[in-house]
Amino acid sequence: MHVIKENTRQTIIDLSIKLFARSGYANVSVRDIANAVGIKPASLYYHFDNKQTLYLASIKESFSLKASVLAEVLQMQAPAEIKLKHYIYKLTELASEDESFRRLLQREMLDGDEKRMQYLAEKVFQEQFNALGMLVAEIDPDCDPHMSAISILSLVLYHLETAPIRVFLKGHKKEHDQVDYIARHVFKLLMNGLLQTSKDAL
Amino acid sequence: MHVIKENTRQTIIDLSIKLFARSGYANVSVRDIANAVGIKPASLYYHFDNKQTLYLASIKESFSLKASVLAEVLQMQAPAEIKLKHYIYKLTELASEDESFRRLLQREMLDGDEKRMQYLAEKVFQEQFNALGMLVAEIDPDCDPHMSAISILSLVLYHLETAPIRVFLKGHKKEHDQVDYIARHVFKLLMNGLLQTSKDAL
DNA sequence: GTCTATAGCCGGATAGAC
DNA sequence: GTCTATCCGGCTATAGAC
Repeated sequence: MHVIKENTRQTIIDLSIKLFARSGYANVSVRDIANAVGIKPASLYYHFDNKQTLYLASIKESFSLKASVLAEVLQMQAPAEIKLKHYIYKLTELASEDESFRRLLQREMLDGDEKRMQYLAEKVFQEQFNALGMLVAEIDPDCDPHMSAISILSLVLYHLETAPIRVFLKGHKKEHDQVDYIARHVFKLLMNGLLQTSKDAL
Repeated sequence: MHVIKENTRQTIIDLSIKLFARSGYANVSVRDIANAVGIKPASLYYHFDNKQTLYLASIKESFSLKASVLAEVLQMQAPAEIKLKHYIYKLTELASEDESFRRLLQREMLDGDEKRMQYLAEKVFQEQFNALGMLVAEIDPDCDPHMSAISILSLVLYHLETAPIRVFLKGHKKEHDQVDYIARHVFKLLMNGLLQTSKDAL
């Protein structure tokens, strides 16, 4: 096996994801990353041209993995409502267990330049987003698929994003941060609205 | 009138809000702010002890204004569904017209420390959040008010937060960024879920 | 591939004159 | 209140030895 030293590159990326997610691009120095990896800053420049390049490699790595998992769920053969339920659950699970992914995404929404946004939209999220839009259109043919798809993402992701402040807001319970509870709430809301009438649909 | 020079302080805060919102704490230097105001960096230290203090003054100013306007809407005398509709519209309007407020809030969710989160929760958002929870409980007595309140906020705010990437995603239309369209979509979703049946409940 | 050493810049903050 | 001048620390990035 000749793969003993070339995975330094992967180690750098993995730790960069963690650090950039935690503190943001400007608050992570090349020194910080080098320290985490256990090498000197100068050595890092052997693997990456500069800090920007390393950052780009990090977000691509982090986002691509999630996007492909979610796109898979949407290719499943099943009735639309069941597929939606699965998608919501999987999205909640992925976003919940990978805080770095979530935070990098939040940071990109804030500070990503237009070129990067376009890249992410077209090369990373497009496929999944289209499939999600088609799924909701199957459930309600008259809806606006773009708006509805965003609504689904918002319900799941915003719950997780607001966790740091929610713990101080009235009515907070431990369950509010659990995957099952969030996914169930979102699915129910999407099916029935606030009116908690009818079917508990599995 | 003796208020000619002491509003330098207010000018500093106003421009800081704009700059911190645009670029984030770490990416705005004291020099940048001083330049914007039209004074030298050293003069800024006459008005504020340090950069942190100035930042805190900025977010308090930005957040308090919005919170009080929204709390007002919730004190209105009207049927629950009408109040909810008004709240959603007002929230969408405020968040839409004040990008700085929105971005500062996003940044705080990412990088606010626990002490600041607690302060914001208790001193700035609590009142409004409680009232919103009580309102949804009026509409559905069996719901979880905390979760439902967050869901409402998420539907409105996430639409706006994702604007930079949505423009590159399939199905995007100009209307998707207009206050009326967003508020209407959110209200309908909350009332009926994805199923676009019954009442258009103006 | 990783090191030491260092260049060169930009940041927050202070001292003291006006 | 605002200025000029300056300190000093941290930052990205490079040069060149091993």
